[in-house]
Amino acid sequence: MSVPVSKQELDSLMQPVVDLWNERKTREGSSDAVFGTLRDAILTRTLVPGPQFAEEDLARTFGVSRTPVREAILRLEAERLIERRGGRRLSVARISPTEILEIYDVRVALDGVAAELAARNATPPQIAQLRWLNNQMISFAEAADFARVSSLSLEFHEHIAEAGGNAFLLSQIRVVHDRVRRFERSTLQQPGRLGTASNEHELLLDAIEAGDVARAAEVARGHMLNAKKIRLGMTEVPPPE
Amino acid sequence: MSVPVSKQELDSLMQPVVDLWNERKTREGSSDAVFGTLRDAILTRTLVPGPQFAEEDLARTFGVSRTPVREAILRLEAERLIERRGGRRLSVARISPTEILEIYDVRVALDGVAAELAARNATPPQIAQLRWLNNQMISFAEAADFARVSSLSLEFHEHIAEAGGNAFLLSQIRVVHDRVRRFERSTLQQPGRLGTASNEHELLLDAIEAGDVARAAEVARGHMLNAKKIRLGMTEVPPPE
DNA sequence: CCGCTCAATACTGTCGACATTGCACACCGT
DNA sequence: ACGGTGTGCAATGTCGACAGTATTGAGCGG
Repeated sequence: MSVPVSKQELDSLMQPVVDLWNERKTREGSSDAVFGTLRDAILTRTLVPGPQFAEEDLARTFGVSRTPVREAILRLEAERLIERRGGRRLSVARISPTEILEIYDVRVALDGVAAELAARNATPPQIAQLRWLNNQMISFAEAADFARVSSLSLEFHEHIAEAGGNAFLLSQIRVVHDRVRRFERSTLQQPGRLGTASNEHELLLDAIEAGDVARAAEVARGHMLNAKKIRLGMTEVPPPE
Repeated sequence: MSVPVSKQELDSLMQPVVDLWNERKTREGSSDAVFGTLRDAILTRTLVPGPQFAEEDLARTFGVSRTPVREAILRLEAERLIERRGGRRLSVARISPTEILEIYDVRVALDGVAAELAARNATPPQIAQLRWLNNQMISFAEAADFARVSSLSLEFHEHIAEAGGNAFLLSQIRVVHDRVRRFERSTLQQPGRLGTASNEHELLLDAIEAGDVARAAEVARGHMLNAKKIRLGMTEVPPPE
């Protein structure tokens, strides 16, 4: 499972990635296109942590030389989306169950201030858009489209940070979200969680709209702590090594 | 001031960087050595945001081909330590006064949870080490060695995160600190600030030692908010564009 | 049958070269 | 004298090649 795979196996694993690639390579330079393709593939879990590969494999897959592939990998390594095992073999970075839980604490902190700032600075149109986003989430939830629900949920929180007006905070939240994308989705599928989540979102928006800084922070933190609790109760193991 | 510089000017600007380079190039590969050298140079403000340069300039400076330089730059761009202006010219990334203030809000959040976790999980030896670090800080302060004081202060906060036991949180704090290194130092030089800061550190350690989660969080947040206030009162502008 | 050594192999890190792209400056027309 | 246009140059993005080095597997010895 965690051993190197044959060339044929690798090719079939890469097929969906090649599809993403074909849409990109026309408009972007090779290096950026490879980077973007792999990044998307990893974040959408088209590419998972199991298989190991070499630079040359990717170069052949994409039909480019090793140079742009190397550059893409370097950037992905910097984002901790790809890692080297044993110094030489490349693989999609693994996320440990421990790290998943750890991330929630960071989100508690970050979303907490984001909510505070939003309560201070959000404008009515921004709040309206946030309500709209939350409703969208509910709609997709009814359609059982959890991928989109999860994505909208992250977007919701990013918009709160944006309404707070702190660009650096927003960028940090984005970084964290890009790790979250790789495992969340399952949390929201827990029975009842989604209803609770959108209620909590409503409460948060009310607090923000009222300009109640303390309550906004409290609700935001509580919201994320609840998500963590759900996750704690789940036995699901993350994608294999 | 913000225009490209001549080759001679650039050479003299790079001289201290070359010194850093000579210590590294023996033990590391070219790419890593260039990366590390530039990174150190930027974080220690040996290299500042003003001058603009091209890949080839750096390659000539270090006596390597453009390939390792490109790779180093790519990684530095990912860390937002280097930026491209007008798409083509490279330069050390600038930090805006706005961003400096924004960063404090993120630190309030991050150090807040870090303190909470430390209050829960810190072991006596860890607390002892924290006290030692704080005393070191005071010593260097008396010697007016503000560079070291600033560095120790960051280390102090990183150790608190470490004592909290959340590795992901620690890594995020480190990322933020690597931005802070580029401007802090001046805050602690404000008259009286240092005394207050070390007192606040003591209070924080007391709360952690007592396992008082709420108070630890409160003190930590207050500590960082005070630092922000000092910064707000300062008129100093960051290094020129 | 297992472990060790050594050789063949596969992969990486670095280089110089080339095509392409964007920029600056001079030239031309008004 | 000024704006637009075109040409030349400089810098980037990409490539294939090569040398150095870890890895794998075969053959040998215990």
